[in-house]
Amino acid sequence: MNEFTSLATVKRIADSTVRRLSLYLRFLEDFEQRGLETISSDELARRGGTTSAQVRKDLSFFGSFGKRGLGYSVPELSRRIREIMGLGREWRVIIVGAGKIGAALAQYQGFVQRGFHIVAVYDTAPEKIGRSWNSQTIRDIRQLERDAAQEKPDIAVLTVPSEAAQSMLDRIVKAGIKAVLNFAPVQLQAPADVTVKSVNMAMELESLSFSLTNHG
Amino acid sequence: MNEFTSLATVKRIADSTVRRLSLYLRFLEDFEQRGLETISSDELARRGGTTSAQVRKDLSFFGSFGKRGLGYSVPELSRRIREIMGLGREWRVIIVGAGKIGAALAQYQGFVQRGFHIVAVYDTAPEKIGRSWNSQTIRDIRQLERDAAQEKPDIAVLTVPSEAAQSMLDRIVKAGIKAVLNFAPVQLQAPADVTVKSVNMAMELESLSFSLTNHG
DNA sequence: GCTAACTTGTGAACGAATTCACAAGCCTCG
DNA sequence: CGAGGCTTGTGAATTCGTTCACAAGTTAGC
Repeated sequence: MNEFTSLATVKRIADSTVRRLSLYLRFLEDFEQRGLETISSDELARRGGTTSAQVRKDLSFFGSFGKRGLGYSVPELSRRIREIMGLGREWRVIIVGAGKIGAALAQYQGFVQRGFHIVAVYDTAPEKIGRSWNSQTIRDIRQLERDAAQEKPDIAVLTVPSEAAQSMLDRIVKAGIKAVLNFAPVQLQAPADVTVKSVNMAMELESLSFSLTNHG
Repeated sequence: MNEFTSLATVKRIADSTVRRLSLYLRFLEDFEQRGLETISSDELARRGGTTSAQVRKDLSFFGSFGKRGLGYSVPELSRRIREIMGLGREWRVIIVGAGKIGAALAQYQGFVQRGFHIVAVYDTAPEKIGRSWNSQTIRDIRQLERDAAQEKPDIAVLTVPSEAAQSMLDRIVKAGIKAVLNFAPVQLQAPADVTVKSVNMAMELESLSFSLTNHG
């Protein structure tokens, strides 16, 4: 495998690897801002709570970006990871469900900084529709399909109540969106070509309960 | 391994197993409400997007709760999992950081239903301190140590900006809290006897970006 | 009470992810 | 320019988690 290896030729990458890349990128951007030139796999590992072998293995799936004896060039590695992760472009994000969590997300600056632009917010409640919300007007969910055909959003963030989550996901899928971030504490079913990631706070809290109970 | 096996004697349980238990419990409670008596590992698996062997293996780490030829008693399995997960009691939760996410969490009813009671909310901003917030008055963060000594919270939910997260975690640890749910998009360092779970939305979005870019 | 149909519980086999360990390459200094 | 000190990249070994496959137990029907 060399630096020209294209991803299409590469076997399935583990989710854990992708998540760590995202983590490394955050450190690299931090180092970049502080003007550091190079970084070793060992330093990256220390920051990320992993091992240097793990860091090198993770990167090796995509090419070889370092210099033996020296380490990695901070700006270059940073650029390469952004490229691998598809962060070189802007992603069009819609938020479905204008509740508390939706509100918190819509106002979160971290998204825009990373190239995730919120292009629309939807809800079903008549009293919410039309209200302005952090430079977005809340739209009627009935517009979803029509809007999607035109505006071609890439990612949907699903922040509706559990009961509504599956049926709303079905609509999102039908509208042609291939990536969904779900905040409802339910297990969702979607076709194989649609990626669904879930953030389940209840599950995290219960994991904490488990570890407290069993001497974590 | 029999039904009296205590957890202390059991080897380390995989995080993935614990998370699935939490998932199974949700289905069981659903079945319980609908008055179903028994459930098979196969049905549980179908709901959870896994296999029946996985379900049985997960449960087998803690004992044997089913009846061959019949399946599991819904109320019993439900009770056993709650017991395993430590959900038989109430957990005292504090929220550190009264921003948008903190607000969304404080008002989220799902927590209370599962026995996670918010006993205090803290912030540093003078204009927020003293304000009332969903039956809680926002307290000065300087009270944290004193309050913790008295009120003995079990879990801290950390919803402060990234820059402040590590130093706030250090205070939480010093205050004797052994479980933390972190929402800041940074990797935190904590002693081994403190469990830290992180919810990192930026990372999830970047995983979606990766899968969209690489034909997920 | 015997047979047929089911479903659990669990060792064994398998597969995936992590860690080890070291050859190969790079830099510095004398 | 050669030696010494670093650090990468990667097969091999290991560890960890999942899936297989089947004996053993349960129920229902006849």
